[in-house]
Amino acid sequence: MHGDFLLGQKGTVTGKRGLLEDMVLNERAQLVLNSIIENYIQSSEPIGSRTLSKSIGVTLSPATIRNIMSDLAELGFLIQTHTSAGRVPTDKAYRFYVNSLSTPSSVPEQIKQKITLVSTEQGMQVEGILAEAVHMLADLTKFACVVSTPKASVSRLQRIELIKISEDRILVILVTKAGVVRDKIIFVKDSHSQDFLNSVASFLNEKFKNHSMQEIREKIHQYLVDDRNRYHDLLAQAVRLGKKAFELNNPGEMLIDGQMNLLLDSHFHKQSSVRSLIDAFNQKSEIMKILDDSMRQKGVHIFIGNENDFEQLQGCSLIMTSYRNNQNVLGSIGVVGPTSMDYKRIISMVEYTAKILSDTITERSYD
Amino acid sequence: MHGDFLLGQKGTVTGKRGLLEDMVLNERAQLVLNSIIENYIQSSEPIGSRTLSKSIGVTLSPATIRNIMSDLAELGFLIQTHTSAGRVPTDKAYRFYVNSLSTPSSVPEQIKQKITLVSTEQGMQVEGILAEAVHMLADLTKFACVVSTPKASVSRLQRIELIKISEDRILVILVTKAGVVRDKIIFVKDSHSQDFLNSVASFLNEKFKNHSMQEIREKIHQYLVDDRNRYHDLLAQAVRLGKKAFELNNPGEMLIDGQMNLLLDSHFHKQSSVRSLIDAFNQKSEIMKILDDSMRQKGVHIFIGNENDFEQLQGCSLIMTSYRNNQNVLGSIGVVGPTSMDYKRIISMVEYTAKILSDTITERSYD
DNA sequence: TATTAGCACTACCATCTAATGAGTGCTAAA
DNA sequence: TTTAGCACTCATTAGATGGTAGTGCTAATA
Repeated sequence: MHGDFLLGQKGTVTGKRGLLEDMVLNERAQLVLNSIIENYIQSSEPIGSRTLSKSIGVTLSPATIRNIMSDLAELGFLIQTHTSAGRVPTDKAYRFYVNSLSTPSSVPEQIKQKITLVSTEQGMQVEGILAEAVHMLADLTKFACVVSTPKASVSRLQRIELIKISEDRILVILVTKAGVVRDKIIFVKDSHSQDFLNSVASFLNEKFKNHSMQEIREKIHQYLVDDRNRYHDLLAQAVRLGKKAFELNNPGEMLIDGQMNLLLDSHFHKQSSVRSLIDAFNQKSEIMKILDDSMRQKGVHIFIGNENDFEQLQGCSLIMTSYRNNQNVLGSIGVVGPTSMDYKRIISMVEYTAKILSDTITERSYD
Repeated sequence: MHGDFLLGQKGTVTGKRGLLEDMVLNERAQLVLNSIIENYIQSSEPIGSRTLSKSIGVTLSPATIRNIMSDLAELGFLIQTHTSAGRVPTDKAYRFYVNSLSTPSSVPEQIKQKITLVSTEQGMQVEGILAEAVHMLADLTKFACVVSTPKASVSRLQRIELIKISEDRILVILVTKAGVVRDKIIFVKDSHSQDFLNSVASFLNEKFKNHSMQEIREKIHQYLVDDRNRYHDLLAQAVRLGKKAFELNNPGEMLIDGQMNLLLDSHFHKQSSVRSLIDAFNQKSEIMKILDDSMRQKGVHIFIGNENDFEQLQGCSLIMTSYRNNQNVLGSIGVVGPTSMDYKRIISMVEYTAKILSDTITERSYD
């Protein structure tokens, strides 16, 4: 069995066999594997021993490489599409590859300049900035990109306005510290004068400014649980209206851009899983979940193929990271592409874009 | 020459030849042409004389049909993809066909029910309603759909709010009669107190409520042209801020949905013009122009292939119509699909969707 | 005179075949 | 441990072939 020879030991583990997590590929195997992956990322074609023997730096004969490949296949890093075809990396291989990437390659200056352009336009709101960021990222990476809008629950209140629209409708405008303006209409039974609404608004502003939406909802709930008769009319009404106003009725949005890129991508064209991918984007919920996940973590988060146990995303990798203002993590942004994407390049772009996005939003924050 | 026989005369024109516009196809030729078009819309395959002879209602032998077809081809209504292939309708044929559609087929009840669902959700804003409408239309038609957001210039002011964000930034919120809320930030040199902003806002509200944005801009311009020193400080400031606040800096948005449908459509797959179509959507400007055009007209507006002289939309037809509230035409909504789409069906759907959209928005208007 | 049947011809299409070539696995030699 | 050599596999390609759906033309027919 060749397989054994590939495996070096990690740390002080001495046994020749062990759990796979404790195993490390020996240097040459690693070289071959990485070389296969990088070749495949470039060409999207199965890689053969002869091709590799030429492209690889070290002089290794095709036969030797065949042996190594055979072992790597046995360990689950490579598969063949058919008997006499070259090898293709598995998801496991990509994971290995990605983990072994230590220093993320930096974004070339030329690209950086393009990315900087987000912040130029002056009057633009946060949603506009997000849209532009995601559009740009899609344009650069040529894959589909997603960004989640700032979570309402963590954003802090800058100001609330109540505007009488008609006898039974009030327009609520919430301005958050992050610079997001949300508006919605609430329906009321009794008519209120605008003056009264102003009083209510200034009461709410005074009481809740700088608090997160989550906190505000909790406090209001508290008021309601307390005997409400203890309060005078204004307060009671304020609480009543506030409850409606701060109710979280939008579940967090997500902007998508560049879906088309996927359809034109050679990889996806070969696999015909396009249809289900589109469905995945239309449903949104599952991708949203992944975006949420990566919000809770520091740094770039990578999901490879089967790692996200969502059927329709098989064959896809997601590279996600969060963006923030100076106070909070607000949401996340990332790329959805084929598992065979150029991880180095994409990771650096996602990172850099998120950084620029964070800077821009911080600059716009109302503090 | 057979061609002559096909041509009947319109009205009292008696000459055997004349300008093409004055010509009318004789009944049988019309029947054949329409039949070809309808078959082709169904199958996306070139139609042959034998096939047609069977599917057509009247008994006409393939040979006869061949003669007619040959003549129609000569007149520019049909082309062949290659020598021994069936005939395919030209853009000219589609135009003829569309013009001959008198009574638009009504939308089946079953579909109607689906379309009605737009209006259910309560707190939803106009942009949300538009997004839902265009999504639904895309879903029903299986083509790409676009809708333009209400033109700022025609919408009438319901109310303006000025909110101090920081020393040099003011958040402007414009609520229009149509129920659209627009917010933007303006930058000022001198700091103003919120109280002062409130005065300015109530001045502007009093002065400009119910006026269209266009009118407001003109009036403000007038104030500025007049010797500004005649006015007291509040007014001068109000005008100054108002100018910035009402400046039209968003050029009118457009929502797109269902682009993916086009890629999956068999017609577009055969022609490989997909790439340029995508570009057309990304540029937006040209499609926006067409949307604007159809806003200015009553009823459904149809562009077929080469009629829109926009390179990238060759092979596409656009079916557009406007939507409105009880006061103004606000924008337009429509479908972008292959020239060989099922016009009857799509037209009725666009019409019905626009109607429902108009109703829903009217209902929401702040009057 | 308009319509139709008949026939020769065209070009696409699916199917088959054989040749090619890139790739593997195995074995024996270096 | 590495490598050269060889047999074998299988996808891909290029021709070749028959079938099919279509046309145009001509002559017969109603």
